[in-house]
Amino acid sequence: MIKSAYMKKLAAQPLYKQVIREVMAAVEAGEWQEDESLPSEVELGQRFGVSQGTVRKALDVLVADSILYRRQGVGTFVAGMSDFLMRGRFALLTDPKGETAKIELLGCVRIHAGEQLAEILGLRRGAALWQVRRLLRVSGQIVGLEELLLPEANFPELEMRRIRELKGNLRELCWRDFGVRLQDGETRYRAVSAGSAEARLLQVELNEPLLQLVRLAKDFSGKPQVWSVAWLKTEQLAFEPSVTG
Amino acid sequence: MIKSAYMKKLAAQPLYKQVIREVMAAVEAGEWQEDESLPSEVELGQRFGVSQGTVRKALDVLVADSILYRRQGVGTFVAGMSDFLMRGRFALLTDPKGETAKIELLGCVRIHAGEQLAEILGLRRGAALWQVRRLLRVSGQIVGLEELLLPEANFPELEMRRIRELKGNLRELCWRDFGVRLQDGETRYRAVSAGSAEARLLQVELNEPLLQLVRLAKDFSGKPQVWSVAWLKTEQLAFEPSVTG
DNA sequence: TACAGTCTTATATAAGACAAAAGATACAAT
DNA sequence: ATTGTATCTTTTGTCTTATATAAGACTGTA
Repeated sequence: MIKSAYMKKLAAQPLYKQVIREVMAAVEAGEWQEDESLPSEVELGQRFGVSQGTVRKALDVLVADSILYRRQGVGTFVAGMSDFLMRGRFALLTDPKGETAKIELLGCVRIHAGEQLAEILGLRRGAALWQVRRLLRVSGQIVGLEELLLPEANFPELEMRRIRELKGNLRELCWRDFGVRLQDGETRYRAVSAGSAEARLLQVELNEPLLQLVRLAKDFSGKPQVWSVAWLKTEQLAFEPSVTG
Repeated sequence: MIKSAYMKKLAAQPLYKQVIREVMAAVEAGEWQEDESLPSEVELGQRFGVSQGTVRKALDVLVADSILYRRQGVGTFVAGMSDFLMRGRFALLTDPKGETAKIELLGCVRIHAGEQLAEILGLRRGAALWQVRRLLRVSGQIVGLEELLLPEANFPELEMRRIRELKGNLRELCWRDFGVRLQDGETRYRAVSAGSAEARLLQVELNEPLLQLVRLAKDFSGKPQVWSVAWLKTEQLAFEPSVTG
């Protein structure tokens, strides 16, 4: 990290942003496990050559992104469950006891991009893509279905084996194995009817309404890298709202 | 220094949280108009008797809530359009040209809380509620339907007239006319089938999938104040994702 | 054992010094 | 008159230091 005024000038980025990147890289490299505490803010400050307050400002961002969480007087911890779908303000995929979703691989095949998909991912028509399909379970119950599309050019050695080893954190895999560091994109929420394939895989009735999440994840240069779509069973509420009259 | 539970109880909130409340109150009181700049952080610091950094920390929160926005070297401004549905990360209700939704009042009637609704709002069973129903339009097209439920006890003079005058900012009305200052609650996203009432009002087919947003807004003491449910037509995407095979 | 103090270590808050960005102003060159 | 440029002022942005608060571990005592 930055140790001198000269280096600082070269860096051309605020210190706390550099700290964000360093900490993020360390998290993605698995330096600390889920729910394991990071070094204290003071220690991290020493490590990066900045003050506690600067480390704190960096961690603020990662906490807001729910990549980390904090407990006053105790420490700062790596938040569990940081896959695409789970990340962020999304509370649907945890059951009442707070259990996190388990991911089950359904398949990984090589396909060719149609016109629209090619445009979305910034590729030429017919470019090779990996299509990964996974099932999400909470407490054993199927809650959702996820489909990922990744350009083969950027993920050359993607194989079932690597995906199978993946515990759920696609970001980490992308970074460690392919050198692709992903940002989150905006997620669009939609309501759709279950088609025959969705109904079969999710074990619901045909045309049952499903919550659909559509997301395009880009790398830090802004280039699209992963197109992901998820279908989620609608959660039950204690009180089912409806319009009367 | 004597430390006792009594002293602790007396101990004030952190300064920056007090500043948040002061600034929020001023915004809601209309001290500055939309897109009008607030006094500088230094001036606000003098006004509240705190440092610029403390004011800044307070404004950080309001900026994160998109109640304010900032431009370096220029100033801090009041953000427009802060109704429940529009607030936050929710991009569904703006059309491609960025037009904001218009709200059309459908009705406002007095009902009695059922058991579950009473529990949600922290009231006794049968307590009087105002039920407000509104239609959301973008570029004239119907895009959604919203139902609000407010305890009559907290909104004693609620009338059609006042609601009709409302341009869309329920928070401001609650504060100005009823002295109720609202926080946003968590929004739950669900997919539901259109019932007969929803289908008629939204002019869609029966059982068409709709995106449902369910939210409980509380005041700053944590007491539930507004239960809101919205049904939104699903937006069309250029590329309609589906699972094949 | 139960309980109350105290120590240690962590995050949380606050203030102040300084940097960077964006306009505004002044003024010279054309 | 207009254009360009340097500089001044105001505003937000960054960073450090000092101190407060919270949580758990430890310790002595009834």
